Amino acid sequence: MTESGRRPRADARRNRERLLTEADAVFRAEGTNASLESIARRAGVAIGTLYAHFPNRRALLLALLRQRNEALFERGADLLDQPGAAAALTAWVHAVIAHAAAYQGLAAMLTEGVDDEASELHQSCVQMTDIGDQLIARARAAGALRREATGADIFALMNAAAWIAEQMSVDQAGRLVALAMAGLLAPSS
Amino acid sequence: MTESGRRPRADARRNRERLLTEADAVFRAEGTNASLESIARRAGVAIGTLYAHFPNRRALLLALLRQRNEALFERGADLLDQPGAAAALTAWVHAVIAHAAAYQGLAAMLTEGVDDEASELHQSCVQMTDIGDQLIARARAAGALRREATGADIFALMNAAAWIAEQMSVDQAGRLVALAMAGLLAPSS
DNA sequence: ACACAACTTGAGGTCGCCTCAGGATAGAGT
DNA sequence: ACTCTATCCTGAGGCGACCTCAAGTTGTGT
Repeated sequence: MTESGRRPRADARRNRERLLTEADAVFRAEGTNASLESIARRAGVAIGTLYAHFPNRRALLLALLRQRNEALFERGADLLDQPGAAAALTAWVHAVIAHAAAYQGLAAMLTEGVDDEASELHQSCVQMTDIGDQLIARARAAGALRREATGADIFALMNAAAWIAEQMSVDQAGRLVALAMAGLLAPSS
Repeated sequence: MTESGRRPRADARRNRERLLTEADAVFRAEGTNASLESIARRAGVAIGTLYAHFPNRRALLLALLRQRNEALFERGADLLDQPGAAAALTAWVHAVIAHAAAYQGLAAMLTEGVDDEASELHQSCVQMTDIGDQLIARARAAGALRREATGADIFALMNAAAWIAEQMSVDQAGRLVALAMAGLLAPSS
């Protein structure tokens, strides 16, 4: 681990990569509660090595999410520049849902550690809420909103939809989102 | 155990009661993933006895829910007889959410075994969907619906809201429901 | 080639799940 | 009151997962 200062040793970097690769595969296949020991085994590494790189399951998950999150936030920034305030808002919701449906149990895992203000995860959520707020403000300015709503509402909707997608079906999640967005967006425009 | 035929032995009935009482307390305090061994311990009973009465965690949970479910279905029947189709639908959604928010993790546990067509749990879900269907049909007949929706949609909304209530807050869940119901119900009436 | 920091290893402690052979006893029958 | 047996309870023990850490191995700068 070491961290700041020198470059990590080559074997350490390789192991880290390998662990992330296998973790992604296993989490996709079995959900976020999959056995960490099986991940280590598949990566051809002892369990202690996994823990040396990632102190806990959340840390492993977080490392997997970091890149994806960056891509997501870029998407959010793009949407803020696009015309069509209502469409942009809808697109944002769908983008986040797709993001959160990667692994079975991700939604639960994510919302668990959000209270910890210091965590990187918390930052991500704040950022998502912010983007939601901005998109809403823009939609409101365009007269496209039927009722009051906040970024937190949008964030909740996205979480709920991701959860439904996991538990029931993606189709059912889509219907839920359609229902909620119908409640939010004005009929015209 | 045993089942049909004779009456269970008095000590068996006492243990069963005690187990249910403690299970309720522990599940409320720690969520549905609490240790079954701790429940047995608190009930003053060996772990084997717990498993003799309830073959698995789900069975224990189900026994806890049975009474509550009956009350819920009665409520649904009542609502079908009441005037105010739209209000009845909304009341139903809120009743189910309160029901599903009893223990942390209940929503997840419930939606896990729904596919098993033979399970009592599946029956409950079918029943809930049915009630939703009927309430919707009535609301549609009253011209109170803005868009198409099914009992399954209502069921999904309730699940999602229960989930949000667990993960975020009851208040946030309420806002989600309001959003979705606004999309479903017509402005007037 | 050497030395040392960086990294890896895997046995082992802890805990929860679940089973099942054997022991205990409630309560019916006499 | 006393059997006797179906019913019920017990808890050790196997399993798998989590996580730690003392000891061993290896990459890398000099």
